[in-house]
Amino acid sequence: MGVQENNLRSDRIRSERAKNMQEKIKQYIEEILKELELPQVNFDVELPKDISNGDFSTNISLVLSKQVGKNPKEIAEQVLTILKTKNYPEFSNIEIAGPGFINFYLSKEYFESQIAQPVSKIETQYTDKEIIMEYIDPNPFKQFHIGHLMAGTIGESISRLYELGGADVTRMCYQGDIGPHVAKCVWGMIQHKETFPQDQDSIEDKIKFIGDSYVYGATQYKESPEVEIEIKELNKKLFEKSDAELQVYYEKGRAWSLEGFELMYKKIGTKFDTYMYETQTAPIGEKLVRENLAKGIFEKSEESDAIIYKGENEGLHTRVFINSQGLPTYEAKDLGLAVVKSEMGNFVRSIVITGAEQTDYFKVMLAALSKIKPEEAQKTTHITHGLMLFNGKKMSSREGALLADDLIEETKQKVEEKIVGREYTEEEKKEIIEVVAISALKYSILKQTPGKNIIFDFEKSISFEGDSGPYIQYAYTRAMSILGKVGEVNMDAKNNKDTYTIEKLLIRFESVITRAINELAPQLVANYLVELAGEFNSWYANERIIGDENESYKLLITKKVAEVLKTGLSVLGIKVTGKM
RNA sequence: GCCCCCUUAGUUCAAUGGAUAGAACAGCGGACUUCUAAGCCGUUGAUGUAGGUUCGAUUCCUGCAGGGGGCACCA
Repeated sequence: MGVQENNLRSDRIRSERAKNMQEKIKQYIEEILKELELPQVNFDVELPKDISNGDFSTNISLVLSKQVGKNPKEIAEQVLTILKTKNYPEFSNIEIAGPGFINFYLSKEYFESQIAQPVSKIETQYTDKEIIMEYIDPNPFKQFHIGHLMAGTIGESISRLYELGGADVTRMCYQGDIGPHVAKCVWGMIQHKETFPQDQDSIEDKIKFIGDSYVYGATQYKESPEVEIEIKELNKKLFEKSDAELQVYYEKGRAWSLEGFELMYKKIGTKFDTYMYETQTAPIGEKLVRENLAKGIFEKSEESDAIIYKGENEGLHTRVFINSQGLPTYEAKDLGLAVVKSEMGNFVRSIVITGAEQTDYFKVMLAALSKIKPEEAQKTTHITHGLMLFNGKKMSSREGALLADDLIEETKQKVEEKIVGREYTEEEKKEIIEVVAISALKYSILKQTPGKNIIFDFEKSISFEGDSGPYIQYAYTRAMSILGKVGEVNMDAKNNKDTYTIEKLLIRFESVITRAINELAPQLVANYLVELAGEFNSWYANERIIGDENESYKLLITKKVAEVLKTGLSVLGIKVTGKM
């Protein structure tokens, strides 16, 4: 019998979830407009930024005021009078505030029922839909730098957002294992023959060798015209696989690079479902471009034998798709990739994350794609991570950009210094350092709007206090510590005090997630979590939980806080730890 | 030269066209014999500039200034 009652109750509650509450309020208002014979207009029911302005708020009277020619407060009074006569049970209060907003305050019973609900998957427009995410895209033969770390962090987070929203996400890593950058590195490897690593050497040594070879090759390519010619020839040979000795260097370098990348993915907590290489997409893309040359989508360059796409007609610029040597460029390969993706599944959205410097390039590629495969272009969204600036300037891997590994190690060291003297076992210590360091790094990337540059300064960017990943982890740890001191939490506990502010924040989790998915905006989750953690820390400092007369309800809140923080952090790709 | 992005407190970042522009760090001042001080409380301090649209602009539009990125065979 109890079970049945619970089912009934949870059904009723589910239909009253926050997003539906917004629609419900909208309906109520629309009905009242009819009763008052006021015109139907577009108005919003929103979650006020400032929680003291109610749980929901509508701007109906402000929107209506000019049309009707009345003071907004007067209209609000009219609407409010009728609202009050209806005696809706879900609100404890409805009032007019500010310039004429009507603010709705939910009842204590509503909060009680919501707080007792477990955090679970969230119904969204992407539930049961397939989505493909492409991110990081590191090039074998080049080093894994901070830009890759940013792409990985954002890509993993958006993937997890979609997954929480019920989607089936395919994570793809697309790697440039052919092209001039490879030739530069292989050329460098040959110059450094004498220090060539042996098979039994460590992967770290091998990666370092590759990195050094690339930097050397790229520098020489830029500085010496003779080297430039050599490397271009080498590139063609690699593409045609016409030189057996070169292939040996190539295969070793490629394998070492990829092995190194796998270690890195593990460190930063991402894992790909599928890998694609430029050697695979190149022939497909090349064919596509040549086929569409006849149709007039592409054209022959007037200056060389290259095949180009003229973007000027669409306000873009010209890009070379097949170079004068007859080899497909990145542009053609990306077209090939789009075709490959479309054949991999029934994706409703395809998202690609790259550095912001590729914004204009991507527009041209998508313009070409929209003429060849309009439906694929339509589904594709390009999002960028900003550039990581050092001293206000972009740094390329040629000039030796900061490597992701160095940054991670430096951050770990910082954490270790911070916990000196605390009593942890070696195992705990290791886990805490790892989890806290990655959290600090990821949070500093995710709290910002993606696409904006990050001015990188270790002291300023990576924080362990205040608006930081560890701050949120710490709040979780405290909550868990309390829960660990008591037995079962009574899920039917009732609140014998006024509704707490933290409850108002807690019930917003779903709408934050929904909005973050729709706007591809993990920073909304980050901002929400730090606010929730802050509210919890404050509540914790000012209220006794265990031993309080309202203990059982406070424990229920604490449990919910822990769940929301854990789920929210997992969306950011941040782990929690029991102790810190 | 052309195109795109950015400009919010001393600093690093927030703010679905909405209410008193919100945090953090730094600064200044506190509390604490109590569930983890990576914590809590108080306080100083900001929308580059000139216009426009709007009941309402940090948000949209235009000009200007400053910064960043891109612009043919790199990715």
